[in-house]
Amino acid sequence: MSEKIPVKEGRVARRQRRNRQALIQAAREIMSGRGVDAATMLEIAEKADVGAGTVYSYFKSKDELAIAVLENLMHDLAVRIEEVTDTFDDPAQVYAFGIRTVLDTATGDTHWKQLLHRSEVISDAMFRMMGPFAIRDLRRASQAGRFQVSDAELVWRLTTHALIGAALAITNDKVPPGNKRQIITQLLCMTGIGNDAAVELASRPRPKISREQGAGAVE
Amino acid sequence: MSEKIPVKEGRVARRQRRNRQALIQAAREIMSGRGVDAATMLEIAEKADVGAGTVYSYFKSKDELAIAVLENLMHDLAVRIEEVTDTFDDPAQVYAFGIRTVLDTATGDTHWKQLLHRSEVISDAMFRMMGPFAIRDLRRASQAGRFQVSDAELVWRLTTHALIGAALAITNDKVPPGNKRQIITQLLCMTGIGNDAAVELASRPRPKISREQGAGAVE
DNA sequence: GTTCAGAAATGAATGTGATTCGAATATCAT
DNA sequence: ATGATATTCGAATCACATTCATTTCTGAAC
Repeated sequence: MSEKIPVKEGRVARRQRRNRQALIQAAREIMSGRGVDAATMLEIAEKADVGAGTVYSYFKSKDELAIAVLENLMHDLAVRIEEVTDTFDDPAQVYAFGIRTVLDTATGDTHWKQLLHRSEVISDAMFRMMGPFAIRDLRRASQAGRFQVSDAELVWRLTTHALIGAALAITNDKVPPGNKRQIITQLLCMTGIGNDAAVELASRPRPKISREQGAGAVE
Repeated sequence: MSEKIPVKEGRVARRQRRNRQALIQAAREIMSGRGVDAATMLEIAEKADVGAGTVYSYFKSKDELAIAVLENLMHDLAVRIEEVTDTFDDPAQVYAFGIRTVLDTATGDTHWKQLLHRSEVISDAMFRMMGPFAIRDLRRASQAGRFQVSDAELVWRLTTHALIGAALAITNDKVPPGNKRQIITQLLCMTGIGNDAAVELASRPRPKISREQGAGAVE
């Protein structure tokens, strides 16, 4: 009948929270610095100041740890975008700004470049962590009559993959960075806004977002 | 001054051709059966009937071998699509049929499912091996006034990533297979054809392509 | 047909690093 | 303070990808 409900957070819970954060932080630094493959679990454990085996009581595998790192990164970016866009009037512009900022960040930030090689994983993390914002924006813009999106989830899904693919192509010099505006225009076309409006939307001036802070908390 | 120009293909050249093909074939079967990671180089070497070290005189690494397998797969599919589409009248339909067939194949064929996890690699292989066809189709349809594509390469690049991402999502039950038509419609929107025309194009009946033959030659 | 230099193939040995697991330690209710 | 339980530790394991010293094959020259 009576469940144990800890009245207060004990040392164990506190240490576990600290360890999990420290591991994500350490992994984020090492993985984004030298790439996921080149980061060894031992190195990460040492940097987080835990034993090598302990990592595995927090994350089932290296892959799972990498996913946690990506989620962390995506969450940060979504929040930083959100800080800026809630002043925009045009809901279509909110979405357009979001995807353009992701593209700029992914191609401009050294930390991101290292991670693009796991594109299916990073796209999925983006879908999940930024989706709540992006899908909301797509719907809002549709309700305002700016977009015509019948399945916002699907459009966002396709967009994440195309976006990460484009970022990867730019990073590998397969596509010149000058094509970024064109890329955003094409992706905006998927919202049914029409080509001319997409061109206009993609060329509006953009404010800066705040600087990256390192690994923040992700609940 | 005088280069050695072998008048006739000697045993060495013949064996090398045979080994390369056998390796790709063996790798294709094992990798697409159990996934790239689960396939060991020793297993592949044995199946191809060469020594473990010999693989490395044909492919610098396991990754390079995997890429060769993907290229092989993509080339096959491109050719099989080509067989059917050269009877179509509407150039826009040729393109639409192509991307729909890729989506169906990638989600329907067990061999493909295993490979989707390397999506950045498979998208790139698709870009290179099917690009010559797809980009040509995009341009033809644009010249015929059906599409309005200013940068066919870019549209194809974005489409490959979105397509593979969508296939992966369907395979992992994140998107229901019934959404395939919607996916194709959205991707067609990137050609500037307009939403209504895209819907119509995506819903035309499609002929069957020929059956997969196993690993064919790729020059 | 024999010989020989170089090319190609071989597979046992190496090295790396993810993961496991039994021992050691810390926690906390009593 | 004590013992049952949960957590951490890190040395040992293990699975491969890759290397390289050795052997085998090839084909031109005689």
